Amino acid sequence: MDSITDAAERLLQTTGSFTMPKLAKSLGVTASSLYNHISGREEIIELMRGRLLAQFPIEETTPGDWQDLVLSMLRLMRRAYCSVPALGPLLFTQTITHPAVISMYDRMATQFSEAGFADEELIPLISMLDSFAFGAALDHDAPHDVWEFPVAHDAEPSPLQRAIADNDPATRAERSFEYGCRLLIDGMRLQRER
Amino acid sequence: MDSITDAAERLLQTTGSFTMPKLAKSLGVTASSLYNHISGREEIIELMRGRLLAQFPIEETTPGDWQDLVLSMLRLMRRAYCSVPALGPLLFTQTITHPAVISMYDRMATQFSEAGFADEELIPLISMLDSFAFGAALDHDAPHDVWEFPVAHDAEPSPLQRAIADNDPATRAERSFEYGCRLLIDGMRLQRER
DNA sequence: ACCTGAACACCGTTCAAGT
DNA sequence: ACCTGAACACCGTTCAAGT
Repeated sequence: MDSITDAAERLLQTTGSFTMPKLAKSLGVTASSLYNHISGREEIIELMRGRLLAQFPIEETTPGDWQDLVLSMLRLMRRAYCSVPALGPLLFTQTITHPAVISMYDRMATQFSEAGFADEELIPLISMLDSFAFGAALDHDAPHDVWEFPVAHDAEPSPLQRAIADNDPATRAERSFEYGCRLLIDGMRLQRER
Repeated sequence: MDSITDAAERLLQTTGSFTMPKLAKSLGVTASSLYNHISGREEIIELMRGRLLAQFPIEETTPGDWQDLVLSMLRLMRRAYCSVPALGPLLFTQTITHPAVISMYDRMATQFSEAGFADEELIPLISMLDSFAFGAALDHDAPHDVWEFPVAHDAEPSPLQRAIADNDPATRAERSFEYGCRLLIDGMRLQRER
């Protein structure tokens, strides 16, 4: 059913997780009745992923602008990895055979090559971008408080403690990811100019 | 207790997961009896984290050289995450409370701050480095053939296909990681100069 | 066709009771 | 001091029974 996927997405967005009983309750129904419409929890996750990827087609980049391509690819990959947290590690440690995904990587490589990156850089470059997108995806599921300092009310706060105090936990992962994207693209630009 | 951490690590290495009942059973004891020695599941994970990082002492870095610190930190974090593959996702999704680990992050923040990075950049910066190190660690366990092209012997090979043909699978992850480190540090240098 | 309620096999954790 | 066994509040999933 489509409304189940809706409810699951809503639940994930509000509470950060979803369980079958809670999902059923939000639909005014019993957990067991969900199984009349879907095969199980995993199918719901798959449905959400499908919806997510359909939402973000990869065609939206400026032709010839490799920096634009990197940014949208990183965002796309992160979203994909985010959508199925438990499946992420599996995707990441399995040979990619899906033609559409292959052609996505191929397109990146081609554009990098045309932009002037050396052939022997292509694989390190793409692997590296992939690693970052994947790490950032898991970072998205990190707890709000990444660091918890031992209580010590005598000493003055360290730079990290001050930064934590000023930090908005709700947007930390997102900002860190975007910051990282910019840094990587800057680094790539520098590298391209030898 | 120390033997609990041992058993948990052993369980993770063999089965890829650990639960309190199974952990207890592997020690010939009941799940509830574990709570005489540790406060709960999270503490066991924290103990494993501490042990993991103690195993990989921080390299001697040149004092004041933030670029040197970034490089050795990235290498340290990656090796730590690599050492027990199944542990990575657990560590990454739990609040860090271990004092030694906290102080490691604190040291990075302090040095970045002294190097001239803005306070509001510290958390994105550190999160981003962490994401990359973690992603690179999981990339290390990726299959030798990351991409598998559909067979098509008529068309000429794409840049990615040529790059794959010239690629040494045994060192791909390592080279990609080092390449990424350089790119990130370059990006950081550019960012520091506004 | 769709829902319910009970049941099953799991979790992590608590606590009174034993030794 | 340490362990046990029962209990609690959760999971995801199955299935006979109802409408």
